[in-house]
Formats: sequence, C-alpha cells, structure tokens
Amino acid sequence: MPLPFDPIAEARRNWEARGWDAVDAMTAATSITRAHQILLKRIDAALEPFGLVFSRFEALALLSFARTGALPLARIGERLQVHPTSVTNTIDRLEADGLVARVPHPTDRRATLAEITAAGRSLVDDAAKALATMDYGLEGMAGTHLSAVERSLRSLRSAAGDF
Amino acid sequence: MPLPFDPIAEARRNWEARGWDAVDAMTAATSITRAHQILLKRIDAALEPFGLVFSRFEALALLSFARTGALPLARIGERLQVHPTSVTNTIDRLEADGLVARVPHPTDRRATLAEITAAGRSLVDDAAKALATMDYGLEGMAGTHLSAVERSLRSLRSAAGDF
DNA sequence: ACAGATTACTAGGACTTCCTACTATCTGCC
DNA sequence: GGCAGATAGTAGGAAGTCCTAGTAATCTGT
Repeated sequence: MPLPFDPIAEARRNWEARGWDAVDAMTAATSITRAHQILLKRIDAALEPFGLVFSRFEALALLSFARTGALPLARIGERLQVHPTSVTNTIDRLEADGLVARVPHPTDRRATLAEITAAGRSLVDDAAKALATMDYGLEGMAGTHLSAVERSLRSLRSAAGDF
Repeated sequence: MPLPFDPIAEARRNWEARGWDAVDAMTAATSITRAHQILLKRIDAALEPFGLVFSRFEALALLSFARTGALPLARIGERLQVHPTSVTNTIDRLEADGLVARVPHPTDRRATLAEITAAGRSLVDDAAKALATMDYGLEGMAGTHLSAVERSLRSLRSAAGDF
C-alpha cells in the first residue's frame, strides 16, 4: 500500500519549513538509506533458495575469484569493508554449510585462510545467475541512472578512505 | 588504511571476466550498500552525543512536524518505511529517555499515539543542527552529485511501491 | 446484527553488525 | 637476541532489524 506522496519529498518540505540546513544532503542520505533497505530485502529474498544472504554471497564470490580459491580472513574484511568479527561470523556460517573450509596459513601461524569448496563454487555460480536475473534488485532502473549512482557514490567512498 | 584500488571496480573486472551478467546493476547495488554503511556510521557518530541513532532521530523529527506532535505508531512505520516491530522498539527507547510519551488514541482503542515531549522537541532541534553541520555524512560530495543520487533513486523507491 | 476479515500493537526469537577485550604470533629496531 | 608494538582471529555482549504469532479492537458485507 503505497503512500499517496513521496515521503522523502515531504520530509524535504518539512525541513525547509523548519529552517533546518543541508536539506539536499538530508534527502540524498535518506534516499540512500531507503534504497539500501529495498535492495537488501530483494537480494536476500533472491538468495534465500540458496541459503545465502548478500554478505555471505559476497564473501563466496570474492573467494571464487582468488587465484588459489583461498584468502586470509583479514583480507576478506578489507575487500568487503566489514569488521573482522563480521568476517568471522560470515565464514562460520559458510563453513557450517560446507561452502568454505578454514585452513591454516602456510607461513603465518596467526592467520587462517578461508578456502572455497567445490560445493561453494557451484553454489556461488548459480546464485550469481539468480541475482543477475533480477538485476540485483535494481530492475526497472535505467542504465543511465545506474551509472550516475555509481559515479556519484564513488567520490563518497573515496573520500571515506576506502581506496 | 585505504586499499590501493577501488574494490568495487575490481569486483566489476572479476564479474566481467567470469562472464556474469548485470554488472552495472551489481556495481550500483554494491555502491549503495557501501555508501549506506559509511553514512550510517558517520551519522550515528554525530548523534551519539545526543543519545540518538538515525532511526530514533527520524522518528523524533517526524513527530516534531506533526500538527499535534503525536502520531499513531502505525503511521510512523509507514512514513519511515520500517517494520511495525521496529517502531515499537524505536518508541520504547525514545520513551525510556523521556523524549516521547505513549498516549491512547482518542477514538481508536487499538491504536497508541507517540507524542513528542518538550525535551524531545529541544533535543531533535539540536540534533538536526549537528547533522546539518556534517552534511548528513555527505560532506565533500558535490551538490550536483547529491541531486543526481536523489533523482536516480527516486525511480527505485517509486517502483518498490513506496509512493 | 454479527461473523469474518482487517488493522494496531507487542512479545519472543533469529540474524547481522559492530565494539571491546583477549590470546597468539609476527616484525622492526635496539 | 629480545622486547615493544602491530597484526590475525575469536569470544562475549550490545544494538538494530525483521519475522512469526498472538491479543485486542474495528470494519465490512450480507
């Protein structure tokens, strides 16, 4: 049951009426928050048949691209930009499902490698196809808009120190 | 410690090499996810001195704009696009901090109104100023990019049935 | 008038993420 | 060598979100 008006446009009007500043930033930030919420729900729904959620899919995909199919957990956290403890949790789940295996690092005894299994490779490939089919939750968004979003957010990520 | 490369651009290369589809959608979706993560962290940090997080701030701001300063919880959930149980949780916290009060709906005995208190009004105003000062986490993003993001995501929100 | 469908809210539980703190290990420099 | 500081991973805990299920009240159609 959609609202009869755009709630973000309405928030903008309220903000302006109150004399609060940075209205453009507020609407952009709120839009991003809501877009994330929509996408995550759609993507997780698409991944549900595979027993995955987006974060686990991302980790699995990353491992599938590694030359040896294995990476230290710390490396995974850097690439996916998540907290070390989140990586532990993600890999715990993937390991419990037999999609990755923890193996000791050959030279650094502090480190643990997560290595994708054959089952993991097979699953991530099917899951990627399923996600592509539903355009990662963005179906209906024009290609020009996709590029515009990616381009605009790149400066934010860069300024945040991602790369 | 930034990565020496853009992890999303790198993901794009890997996706293409593997022959996976919807690469533009993948990069856009991943960018939105990451942007949300960055923003939420910055915004919550800015709200921390006020004892708020973004979701509680949004609820408080919404109530401050209501003509009577009060709304049924269901109305709040619709406007903020969150699950009813999340509203209960949000209002629980705000009520515990004396920023809103639950009052019975005058005509519908199923419903409960959340009414902003004087303390709540004062706090939300200060918090809004603090958020404006740091541009809702988007400082450094050009105005044209802000508008581009908002415009591009509006079609997504509309297609998702928000309004 | 009234039974069935709908709506409002909340309790309990699952899940994900982050933070702090801790152990084990490695690295750089004296 | 050996010690201080950095790095890798995990346990325990807090917070937020959603889902399912359940109670109470209201609305609807006949």
